[in-house]
Amino acid sequence: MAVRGPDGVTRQRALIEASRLFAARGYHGTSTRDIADAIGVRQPTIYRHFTSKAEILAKLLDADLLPALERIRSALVADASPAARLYAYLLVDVAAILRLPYDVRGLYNDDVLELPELAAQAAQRTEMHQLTIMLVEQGIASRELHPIDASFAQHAITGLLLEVVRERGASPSPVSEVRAREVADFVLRATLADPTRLPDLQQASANLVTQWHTSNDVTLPQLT
Amino acid sequence: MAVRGPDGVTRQRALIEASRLFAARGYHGTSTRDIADAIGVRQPTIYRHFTSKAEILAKLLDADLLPALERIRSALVADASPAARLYAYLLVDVAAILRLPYDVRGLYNDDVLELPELAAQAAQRTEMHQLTIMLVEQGIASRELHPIDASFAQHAITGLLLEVVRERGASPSPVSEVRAREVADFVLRATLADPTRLPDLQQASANLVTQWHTSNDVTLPQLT
DNA sequence: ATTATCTATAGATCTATAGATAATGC
DNA sequence: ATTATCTATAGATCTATAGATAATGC
Repeated sequence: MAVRGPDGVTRQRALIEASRLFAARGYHGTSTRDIADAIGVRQPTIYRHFTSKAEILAKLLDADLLPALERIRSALVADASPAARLYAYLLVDVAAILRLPYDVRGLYNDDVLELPELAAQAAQRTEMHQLTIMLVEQGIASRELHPIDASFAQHAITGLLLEVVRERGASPSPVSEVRAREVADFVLRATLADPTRLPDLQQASANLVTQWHTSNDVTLPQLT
Repeated sequence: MAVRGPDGVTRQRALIEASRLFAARGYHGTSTRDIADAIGVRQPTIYRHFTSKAEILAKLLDADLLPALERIRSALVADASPAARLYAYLLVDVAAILRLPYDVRGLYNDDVLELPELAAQAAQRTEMHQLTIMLVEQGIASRELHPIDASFAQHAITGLLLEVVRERGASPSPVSEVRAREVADFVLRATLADPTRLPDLQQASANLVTQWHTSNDVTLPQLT
């Protein structure tokens, strides 16, 4: 007993297994003992790596939200038309979600984001939503998009992304170009003033996506 | 103390308050004492009305799922084109969700549907999804809809409906024609082979919706 | 007479801390 | 010498049952 893993490994494994347990049984339905059992240590060992159970959840949320915020910020200022930036953003975001090393299905429930210990993460999520609304509003202002309710569009996008998360399940899936494109096509067909422009957007966004991949502006999610 | 309410009232109030607590803190984060406190009785009194905590959740899910299943079944066999039936279904479904007497936000998390006591409800939900896929496939077969992946379309619809639920929040909102139409328009713009047909569908679906309202086939959600 | 409520409580958790022990790093 | 692990445990829950009491229905 008391075999020590290399530095940081127990912590990483705890985060990954916690994310799966939170997805399967919920944050409140998962005990620190469950997490410890899943990685083969005793329950109090968890507290050597995290000050509380809520901190585990906070770290998981940060690992997802902070890169997502960077992606939407990049999309707001990139050099292309608003609709092309929205399209590229959706492609990149879905790809990033499919690649996440842990299971995010349990992280975005209301019950969890209302914990007082997670106020910072709740604020980040609110900011995400506001930036998404801004991107849609840019598209409406440029007349590329229908004059739909931008807040409704944000909800629709959020709902689609959460479903991608749910469908993906526990493990990172081989990044499916297909799924990313389905989401981006679905949203832009529904919102474009002139849906026949879709092929143009696919073209314009391809450049953006490669730009983002080669720059460091848009980072891949990492556990910290 | 020990004031007895009229028949069934404590039970109804328990269901409503439980739904709010489940939404705010999650099923596992809500204790039977929390529910009892919310309705002003002592904790064991809950067990006069329900055999277990899981049964409360089961009743709430049934009250939402059973009418929803009837709605999608009606949509599958109604007398109109598949796209018109899909459009009408979305209108009616969103309206029903907005009218629900309780808070459904906490009911459809994975952690909750995986409880062994809720196997029946999980199966109902699976059936809902399959019937939704069938409706979309009818639309594709009739060439009204793009040949998209029907399973992806089902996920998109599910994601949108869940966002409507989240946005609505705890209390029944005055039924917003607007929101229902936004959802239906969004889905059909994204899926129609020829989006210019949207006004036709709005017309055709209006008849269906009034038919459903006057028949007893499509019941409104009720707590049992 | 029936049944909804109450008080009391058993037994099983669950989070987090205290302090001992064993493994690693210098 | 430091630090990751362990054992042990305090104190606070939480679900559900047993049995007493009070309100309603006939």
